[in-house]
Amino acid sequence: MSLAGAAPRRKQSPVITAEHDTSDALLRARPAALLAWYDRHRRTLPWRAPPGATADPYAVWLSEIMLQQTTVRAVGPYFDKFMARWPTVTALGEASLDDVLKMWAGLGYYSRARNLHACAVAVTRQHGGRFPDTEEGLRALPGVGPYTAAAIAAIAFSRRTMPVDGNIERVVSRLYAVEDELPKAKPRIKALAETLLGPSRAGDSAQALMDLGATICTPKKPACALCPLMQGCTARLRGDAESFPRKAPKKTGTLRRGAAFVVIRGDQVLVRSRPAKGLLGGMTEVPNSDWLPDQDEAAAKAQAPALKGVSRWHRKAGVVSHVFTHFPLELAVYVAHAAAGTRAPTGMRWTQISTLSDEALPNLMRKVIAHGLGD
DNA sequence: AAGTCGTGGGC
DNA sequence: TGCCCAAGACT
Repeated sequence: MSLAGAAPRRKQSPVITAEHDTSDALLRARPAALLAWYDRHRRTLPWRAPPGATADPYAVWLSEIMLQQTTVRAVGPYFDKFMARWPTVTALGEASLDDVLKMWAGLGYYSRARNLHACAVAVTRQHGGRFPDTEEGLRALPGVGPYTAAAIAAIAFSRRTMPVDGNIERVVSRLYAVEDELPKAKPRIKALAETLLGPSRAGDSAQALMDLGATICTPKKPACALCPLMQGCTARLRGDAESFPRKAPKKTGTLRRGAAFVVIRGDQVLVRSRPAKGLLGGMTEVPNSDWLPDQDEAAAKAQAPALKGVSRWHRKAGVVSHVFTHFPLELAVYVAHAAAGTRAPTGMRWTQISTLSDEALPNLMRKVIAHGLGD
């Protein structure tokens, strides 16, 4: 690792030291330095083509959608499952939305799955099974925003554009000590990030910055000594790299409470589907009450489904706690047993407990059912 | 334009 | 433990 700290201090401008060299020469050298680092330290990931090879646009798109606000670790098995079952965008475009939701269950942000399916349908039916190869064309697809469009254009189609994700925001905001808070600083960070593009290999430049952000320029305790861009990194020189990017403190949502009802009929449990849009849109759930701040247990329990031929409700000890992005939730769980032949109320259905793993069950509902079935 | 939208892991 | 964070998009 060449740290390049041996360059002599400049005598003409005492403020600018070799370690804080922001000369034109250094700035021009950054894209190549970044790519050189990438060639040695790039992560091997399932959706990445081997060095020098062209990436499959479908794999790039699928991975980019899954990786939105989601860790590489969490995405790995889902990406493999999707690629095995639907190897092409056309195959995915011919699948049912329900099958896609089932496969996505557990990964979170379910609007992504709905948009994923809509996008595959659009590419299949309106684009002849081929992804648009321009940023503008990609941006028009469902679920493809400014970041994802730029990422696919650069990585899969070698377009000279720089996607800006959370990693790149962090790296660039430190490099230039951008004081403006996010999201106000986004346009400036985008412009600064583009200065790291060289004449070619835009996709590798972007992935290099992402890998850098994920492994070196981390949110906490960045390993600046190992960074190929350490020279002239303003935040590092100031010694407060960790304080970037600046962002307004986020408020935590208020706790909401409710009740969930696990009705067991032999080896089956009563479920229904949530409305297509909104929280957990289109996913499967057991009947449950409203989720409201300061809702007392009696009010929640009063929302139990009306069923004939069902035992009394038994409240399981404790609660199921879950944390959504914008509020925490506590659900009391009630269990009842239904006689064989008991009809499911309108809009509900019985499903085999043994095949729940195949349902489009969000993890919250997996926790609820496990709590209800447990001792 | 600020709020909505999951989940798991790290410290 | 509680809080922050992760390859953002949509409204």
